[in-house]
Amino acid sequence: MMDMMKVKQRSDYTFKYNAKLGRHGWLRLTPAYSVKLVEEIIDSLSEDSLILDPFSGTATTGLVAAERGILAHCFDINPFLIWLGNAKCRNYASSEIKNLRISVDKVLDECKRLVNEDNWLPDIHNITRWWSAHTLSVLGALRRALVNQLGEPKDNHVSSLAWVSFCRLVIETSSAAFNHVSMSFQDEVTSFDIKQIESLYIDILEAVIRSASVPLPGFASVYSVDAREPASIDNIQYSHIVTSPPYPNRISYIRELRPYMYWTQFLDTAREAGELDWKAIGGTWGVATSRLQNWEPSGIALPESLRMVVSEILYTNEKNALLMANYVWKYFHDMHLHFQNLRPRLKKGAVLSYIVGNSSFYGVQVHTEILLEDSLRSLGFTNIGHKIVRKRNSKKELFEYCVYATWQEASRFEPEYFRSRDHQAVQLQFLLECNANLEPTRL
DNA sequence: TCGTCTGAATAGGAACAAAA
DNA sequence: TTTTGTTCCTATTCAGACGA
Repeated sequence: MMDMMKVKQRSDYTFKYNAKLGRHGWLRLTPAYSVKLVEEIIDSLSEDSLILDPFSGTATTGLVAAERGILAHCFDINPFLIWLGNAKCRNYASSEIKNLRISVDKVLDECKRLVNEDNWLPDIHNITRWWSAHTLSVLGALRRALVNQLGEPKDNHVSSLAWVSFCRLVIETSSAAFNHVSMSFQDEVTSFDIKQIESLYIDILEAVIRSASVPLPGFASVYSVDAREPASIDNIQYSHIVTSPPYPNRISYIRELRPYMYWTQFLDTAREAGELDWKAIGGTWGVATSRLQNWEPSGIALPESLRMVVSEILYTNEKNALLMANYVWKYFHDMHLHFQNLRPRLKKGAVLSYIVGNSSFYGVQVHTEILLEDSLRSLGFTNIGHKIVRKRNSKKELFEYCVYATWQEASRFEPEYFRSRDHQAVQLQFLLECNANLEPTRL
């Protein structure tokens, strides 16, 4: 057993390292995993590998594969991330980049004319906390000019570079402080005038164009697929899965993506944000939390170890114990469903690498790496194990792991498991005991 | 009153800097 | 060189606001 005390934090294994790496640094998404780690995994693969990343996010895996001349397919359910991922992984011809640069000059001319008009602004809650009224009028004009000259953001188009740059501009001119996880606001909102915004936008665009001009020898593409979805009969089979799924913690992807998504109109209302997060594994934003209260699992068989940890959380008797127990239960239920339906997409001998983090609720440790291994084992995977990647920058028991496994063939292995409805009985009993003001007894 | 939604307050380290 | 102080960085938690 590795001495956990000796495992260090590694900033080169976090998103921080990615910021300086060309296309990888275009937009920040805190939970993005390290380019370096993906490079280490992918560099050991042969060129005829076919990689799948079922949880694409900002398409780190796809882009590293494309940079290494390897073919990769990526899945995601978030339309903004699908668009962004495809923009990051596309090759751009120098002629179309030249034309785009000319179009952007026209955009900036038109922006000057539109700045005093009543332009559309996104319906972001408390928008003046994000941007001053003046900054908003310029951003609104720039957005409208971009739509007029280049059209709305769309897949596989050179104008994506102008829109990615606009997203960067939106964040850089905002008073949101992304220097800690929960994204707070500075006390004073800085106001930018049209000249400042113009020159900032050009600086960002030039940097984006520079990195987009570097050709990619490989090919990667992001598709709109739910990682839990069953594969269809004629689906492609992959030799490697390299991915980082959501972690079982209470962080929402939507939180940090909101400003980008509202401005690019991938999102129009707060309700939609909650709906989208409910679809995501581990979603917690808005309505997703409320739905979790009444969530009921499908009847799939789950590892016995999951019942243990869910029960432990439930029996802490904390105010939100039921919610947290359901949260953990649904997370691993969904990941199990993902592994189950992943199998037909795998070539014989396919190797899985999953970068995940553990978590804790009310002091109950949730050993993600062990729970996922149990799922994989019960589904007939072999060569299962994990290694520690780094110490995370929060509670002392939180680490990042690489869980690995191999798919040989369907085995007749019958694991010890529980059917979800058994747990419902446990939950029901717990509720009855709470209502009766009785001390719940441990099973 | 209850269901939703938002974002400030936190904890827990680690890295870095200054002082002894 | 060692100790002490400061700043920074997070894949969490929860109180308060709002509206039906």
